[in-house]
Amino acid sequence: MRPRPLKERVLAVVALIRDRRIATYGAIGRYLRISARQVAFVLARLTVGEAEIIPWFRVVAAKGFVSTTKLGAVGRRQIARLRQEGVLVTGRNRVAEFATVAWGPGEWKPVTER
DNA sequence: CTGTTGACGCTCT
DNA sequence: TAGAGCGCCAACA
Repeated sequence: MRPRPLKERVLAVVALIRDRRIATYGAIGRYLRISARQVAFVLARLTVGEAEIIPWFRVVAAKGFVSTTKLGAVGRRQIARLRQEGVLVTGRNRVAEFATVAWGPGEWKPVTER
C-alpha cells in the first residue's frame, strides 16, 4: 500500500485521460474510492506548474457540464482548451456527445497495472 | 480540538 | 425546468 498524498493520486488519474476524451469528477472519485468533492477540491488547488502538465480541463461535472464556468477566466480557459483538441462545447457549457467522449468504466487502463 | 468551506452528485419537490 | 437538501471528507483557520 502506498499512502501517497490524495493530491498525487488524483493527478495521476487525471493524467490518464486521453486526448479528445473527458472524465467526470464522480467517475474519478469512484475509481479512487473518494468523493467527487475531493477530486474537485484537489483540482481547485492546482499550482500554475501543475496546471501546465495535467489535463485538468478534461474533467467536467456530471452530465458533461463544465462546472468551472462560474469562475470566469478559469471556465473560459477550460472551454478553450477543450475546443482546441476538438471537443465540442455547446452554449450551455455542456460537452456535446458527452456519452461517447466520456471516460467510462473499464477504460482506466493505466500503465501502472499494479 | 471544532467549525467552515467547497472545479460535486444525487434525490425529491 | 429550477431549486432545496443532504452526503461526502480533506484542507484550513
